[in-house]
This record gives sequence, C-alpha cells and structure tokens, in this order.
Amino acid sequence: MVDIHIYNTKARTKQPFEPIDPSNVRMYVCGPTVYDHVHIGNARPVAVFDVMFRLLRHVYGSDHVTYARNITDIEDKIMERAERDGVSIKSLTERCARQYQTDMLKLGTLEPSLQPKATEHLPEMIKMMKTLIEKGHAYVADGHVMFHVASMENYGQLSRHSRDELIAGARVEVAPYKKDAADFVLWKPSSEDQMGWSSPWGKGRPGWHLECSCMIEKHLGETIDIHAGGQDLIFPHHENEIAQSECSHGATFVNYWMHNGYLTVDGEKMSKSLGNFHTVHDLLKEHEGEALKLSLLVAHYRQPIDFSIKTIQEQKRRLDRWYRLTDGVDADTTIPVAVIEALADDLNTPRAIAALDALASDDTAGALKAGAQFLGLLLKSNDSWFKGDAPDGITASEIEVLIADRIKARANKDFSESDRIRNRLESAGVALEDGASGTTWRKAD
RNA sequence: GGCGCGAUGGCGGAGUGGUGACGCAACGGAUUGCAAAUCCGUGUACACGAGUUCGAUUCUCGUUCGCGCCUCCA
Repeated sequence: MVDIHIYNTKARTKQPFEPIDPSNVRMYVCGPTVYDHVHIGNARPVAVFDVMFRLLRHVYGSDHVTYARNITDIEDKIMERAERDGVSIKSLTERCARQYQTDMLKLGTLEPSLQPKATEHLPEMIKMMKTLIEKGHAYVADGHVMFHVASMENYGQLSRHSRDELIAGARVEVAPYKKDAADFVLWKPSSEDQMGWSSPWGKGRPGWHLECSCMIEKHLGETIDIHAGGQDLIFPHHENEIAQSECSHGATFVNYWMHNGYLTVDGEKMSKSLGNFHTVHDLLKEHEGEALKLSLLVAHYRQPIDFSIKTIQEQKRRLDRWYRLTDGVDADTTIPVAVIEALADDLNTPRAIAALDALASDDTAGALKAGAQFLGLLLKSNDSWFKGDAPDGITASEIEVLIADRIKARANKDFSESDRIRNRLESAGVALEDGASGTTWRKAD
C-alpha cells in the first residue's frame, strides 16, 4: 500500500493520510459559480485535485473513492448577469454549467462522482438553519438568518483568524442587523422579482457558504476525508463551512484541508478589470487541452503559478516529444513507481513529470505512456495529436499530393522545387519531416 | 494594522546539511541536399547580512523585495 502524505492546511504541516473508511474515501472540491466562462485560474484546482482523485482511486480502488465537485448556481452575480443579458437564471446557469463541464473534460480530467447543485439542496439548507437556530448558533434579524460567530468556541481554527482580529480588521461597513461584526449570512431576503425560495423566514436565498455544508453532509456524510479548493477560500468560505457544519452536527467536518495556490498573470491576480483574463474556453481554441493541463501541473499545487502562453507552448513541446516516443507503443500495465511516489508525497506533480521525462527513451516508452496516461495525458492517437483537423485552407489529401510532388522533385535533385513546395506548405501551417521511412507532416506550432 | 506564503541558472521548476533533479531556450557536433525531428556534448543557480556546523542553497535570527487573505474571488 502506498503511503499518501498531504499538507493539511488545518495543521499547517504535512501529515500521513489515513482515510476514515478505506472502502469509501470521500473528497469534496469547491467548484465554480456559473454565470460566465471559467478562467484558467478556476481550472487549477480542477486539474490538481483530479490528480488527487486518480491517486486515491489507484491506492484504494476506483470503486472506493467518492469525489464531489459542486456547481454554485445561486449567487447575486448570477442574478445580475441574467438581468443584464435578459435571460432567465436557469438558462444562464445551465448553459454555463454545461460549458464548464465540457471544458474541464477537454482538459483531460475525470468526471467527478457527483456534481451537486445548490438549487437542488434548499430543503437541506433550511433544515440546517433550523438546527443552528435551535442550538443557539444562529438568529433571525430583519428577514436574515445570521450565524452568530461568538457562539462557537473555536471559530477560526482553519484560517487562524480570531473573532477579535476580524472585527478589528473589518474593512466593510457592519450591517445594522448583525449582532456582531463577525457574524455572517446564512439566509437573506429576496424581493418579489429576485430569485428566491420560500422559507420559515420568508422568501429569500441562501448565503454562499451554506450550500457546501449541506451538500457535503447529504452526499458524503458529517465527516469527510478531504476538502479542497483555492487558497482564497480558506477565509471566509471554508472557515464558515466549518462553523455551520460542526455547530449543526457536532462532529469534525473535514480531516484534511488542501488549498491550491494562486495563478497570476504577469505577477498579478487575474481579473477582468486588469484585462489579463484568460478563459479556458478561449485557450482551448488555440491550445491542446493536454498542454493546458500539463501547464497547470508543472508547478507544485501550493506554489503560485505565473501563467503565460509560453508555458503552454513549452508543455506542448514536451508532449510532442512524449507522443513521438510512444507512437505505436503499448502502455505498460503498471504505473511507474516513481510517478506514484511523487504524487503520494503531497501531490508533487513536478517530480512526477520529471519522473516521466526520465522514462522518455525508447526502451521505457511503455512505462512513460502508462505514467502519462495515469495523469490523463497521451490519450490521443499520434495522428490526431500532430495532424488534428487539417490546418485551415488545405486538406489532408492536398497535403499528400504536394508531398508526393516534392518526393519526385527531390529524386530528381530539383531542390528549388522541393523547397518551394515545403515553403508553400509551411505558409499553410504544415511542417514536414523527412524521416528514414519517408516524409510525414504535422501541424506547425 | 492582523494572519500567511514566497525569493533557486537566460526562462520554467523540484530538491537536498557534503558528488550542479528535470524540462525549455542557447551554443558545439552527428545526421540531413537544406531543414525539421532525433542523438551526443557544453552551465562554476540557490535575494542580502549574521549565526550554528568540519561543511549551508538546505537549519536559526535579522534585512530587503514580491504576493495572498482579512465577510461572499479557485
């Protein structure tokens, strides 16, 4: 049995991973709010924790891991966007959720076991709020249901923020209905024309944190093994999930918290206002999904990544090399130990990739293929990888005709004609390679 | 202000108390009509200053610089 070690945010240290139930290891990852295309930063946790999912399946068996990744389809930004675009909330969220799932699959990630949606868990949310009110952890004020932070002894255990610090550092105006500046919203009132659900406290909608607590409890149980997401979620999102869940059921909420580092562009956080915003959807038009995914895995997940197109191109070249080497080679039936060991050490993907590079030679191509495919790479045929859909403006058969003409010219030592044909193909985006077994072509980079 | 993270060669990026991971780029060579692809070869990197040590890029302290979070952003 492989020993997995995980850096646990709760303990701020690397710990051996011991599942609650090896026959059902449970992991939850915070997914996107669906109101637009997701950006490449949103894809980082998806790519990273997909590797975790694969590793857990490898170690505990593919039928013994449950991985849930939620879709947040209730949020004020959704309402604003739907109104701006004049579309219904439902059509907006469903379209975006579908697009998200399609794009993530193109990155070569596995489909999670479950993809629960907030809108499907209103009864559970109402039930949790009732429990929290009964137990004195929440109160009703001015149409809101608020979580009362002071009612929880060890609030702040994950982020290491004390309630006092929060109040001292508060940057926003304290809403008048709050008993305490640190209190947060479980439920807020909706006007007639806003999205909302009926509840014992009137028509309203849930606060952001409540859905994750409820979906985890319903689908995975009161205590789960791994909860993951971006570093920015540590506070307030995950801290408040802990508060809601542990105060409502009393059990430990999560044993291992994993948080991926930020992805920046030119050293700055990606944001629309800075104009450095790259959506996965757009990137997939220009770049291979596998190259995109590898770009997200070349750095350790807890390190920041300064994203660039150059990185994608570098990873494309690495994959080109791996594809050439493994052409026509069957993948070994076992995954290289070095790859598994690297991943088991707190998901050290750079080391796993280096291990694959070390296997990138003719006599270990089968191992390379097995290891790469374990990560969801090298899954295409070489034809599809190098040729893909024929480049714009020229068909594969036209290319073959020109190659045949060029072979004739070369046989006649008519190199000016030969080069003319090659240049013509090059300007059409086709690169030629004269190998020992003849001339082949591929799409130029 | 509070909490936390980081600084490795031209670039990306692991790791380690004592032989320069790995990849990209660059350069030289082989191969090629020329290329491409491939193969062989080439590199005195660990922000700065102290300390601990036989020995520090790795441990400790300090400095500088950069970044994130502090109520709804992965």
